Amino acid sequence: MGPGQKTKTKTYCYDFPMVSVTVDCVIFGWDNDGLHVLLIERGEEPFEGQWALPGGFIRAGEEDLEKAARRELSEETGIGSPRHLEQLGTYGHPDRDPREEHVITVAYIALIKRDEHRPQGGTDARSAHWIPMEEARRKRLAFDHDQIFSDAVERLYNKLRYDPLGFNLLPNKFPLRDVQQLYEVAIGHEVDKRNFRKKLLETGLLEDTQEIETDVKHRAAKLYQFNWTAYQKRRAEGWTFDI
Amino acid sequence: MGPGQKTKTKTYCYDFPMVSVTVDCVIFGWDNDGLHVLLIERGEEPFEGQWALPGGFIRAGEEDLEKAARRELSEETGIGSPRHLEQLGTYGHPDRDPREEHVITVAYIALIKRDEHRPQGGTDARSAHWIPMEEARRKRLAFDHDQIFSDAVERLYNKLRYDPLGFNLLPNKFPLRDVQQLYEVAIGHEVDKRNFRKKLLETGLLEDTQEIETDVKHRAAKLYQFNWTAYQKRRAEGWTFDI
DNA sequence: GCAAAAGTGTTTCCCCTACACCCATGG
DNA sequence: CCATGGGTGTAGGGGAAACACTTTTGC
Repeated sequence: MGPGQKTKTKTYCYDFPMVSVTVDCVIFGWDNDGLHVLLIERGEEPFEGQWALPGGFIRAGEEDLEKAARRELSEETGIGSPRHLEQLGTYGHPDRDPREEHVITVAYIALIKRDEHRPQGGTDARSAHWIPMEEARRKRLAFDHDQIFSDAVERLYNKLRYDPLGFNLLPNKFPLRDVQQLYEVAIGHEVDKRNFRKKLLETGLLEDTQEIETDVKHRAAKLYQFNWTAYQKRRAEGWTFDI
Repeated sequence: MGPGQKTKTKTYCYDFPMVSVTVDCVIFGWDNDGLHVLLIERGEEPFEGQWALPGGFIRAGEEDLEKAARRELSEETGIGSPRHLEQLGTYGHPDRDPREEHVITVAYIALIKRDEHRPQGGTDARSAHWIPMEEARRKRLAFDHDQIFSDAVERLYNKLRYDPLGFNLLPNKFPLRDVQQLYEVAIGHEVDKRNFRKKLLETGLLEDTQEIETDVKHRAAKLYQFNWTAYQKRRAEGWTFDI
C-alpha cells in the first residue's frame, strides 16, 4: 500500500492483486411518449432492490468487450440485437464497487427500436423496466451508475446533432414529427417546424414510403424511412450529417 | 469453453479465469516541424524491440484509471503532468495480447507542450522517442496499438475543430500561424489566412502578449496566449468554441 | 533590394432564420 | 363545423468565403 494513498482491501490471487471487469449497458428506446432508459431492479447484493444499469462480468479469455455487452443485453433484458451499440467509456475507481475486489466497468450505449422488442422476456426480464428519462434522472442508481447514465445521456444528445444514429431509435417507418421531437429533446429547445423539415429532406436520405400513420385523431402524417445505404455512400465521400 | 467459440487458453485463479487491465497512452506533442507521437521501443517480451505505445498494468485496488495513466506517463516517458488527458476507449479482444492472460487495455490521449518536457528522463526514457505523425503511421506497432493509435488520431483531429484543446499542444505563447498549421493538419486541407485569423481573434480568447517571435529569418510574428479562464466562463454560459 | 512571411478590409453569396396560412381528417 | 396537427414558400440578414496588396525583417 503506497504512502498516503486511499486504498481498499485488496483481493489477491497468489501474489497478484485482482481486478474484475464488467460491462454495463445504457439502453435507450423511443416511444410515442418520449425517450426511455431500460433499468433493472437488482435481485442480489450489493445494492439489492436498487435500480441499476443492466450488466455483468465478462467471460475472461472468451469474449470481446462488445460481445460481452451483447450477451448481457440479451441475458438481462431479452434484447437480441440492438440497432446501435457503442462504447461509452470505462469507469475504474477502486471504490466504485463495495465488494472487496477492484471492479472496473466498461460502459456501452445501446439504441433499440422499441417496436422490435415488445416482449421483455429474458433471464432476468422480470426486473427490467423502461423508465422515462425524467424519472430516471431523479433515481439514485447503484454503484456509480448515476455518473455513467448522465455521461451516456450527454453523449447521446450531442451525437444526435451530427450523426443519424437517432434513426436507430425510431420505428422503420416514422413521421417527420417524431424526428423533430427527438431532436428537440436532444438540443433542449423547440425548433421551427418548416426549417427543420426542409433541412432534413434536403439531405435526400429520407424516403417517402407512400404510407401514412394510422389510428390518429387528425390528419395523418406521411411515413418516411431513412436510407442507410445512401448515407454510407455519402459519408464515404466525405459528407457529414448535420441537423 | 462455449461451443464454436474462438477462445484462448485461460489463466485461472482458483476457479475464476483471470483478466488483467493495462493503460496505454497516446501522447501527442507539437513542434515547429509538426505533430509528433511519443513511442517506445519495447525492452521486453512480448514484441521486444518493436515500437509500441507507452503503458503498463494498473495497480489493482490502489488507483483510478486516470491515475494509472499519469503514473505510466511519468514512469515510461518522464512526463510529469500532461496539459490534457482524456480517455479514448477500451480494447479487450481476448487475443490482443499473445500472453496467456486476457489483457484489456484502457487507452488515453495525452497532450503536452514539448517545450515543457525537454528532458525525456524517466525510468524507461532511454527508449522513448518523438516520432513525426507520418512516420508513426507507417510503423507496425505492437499488440493492437495500430488500431489504438489511429483511433486516437481520429479523435484528436475531430476534436480540434470544436474544442480548444489544441492550445495544450502549443507553447504558452505562440504565433497565430502555428494555430493555423495545427488546424490545417486536423482538417486535412489549407484554409484562408485572413478568414482564419479573423474567426480566431473574434472569439476574444486570444490575448496579444506584446511579444514577438525571435530567431526568425523574416518579419517576426506577434505572440498570443490563450485565455483559459475566459474560455471556461464563456463555456459555462453555453458558448461553444468552433473554428 | 529582394525574398519570405506577417498582417489587414471589403464585397459577394449562400444559408439559416423568422414568419403565417391552408389542408386533411376525426369526431 | 371545429379542433388538431400536417404540410408548405418567401424575404431578409448575418456570417462564411473569396480575394490582393502593403509591411516588416534578414540577408
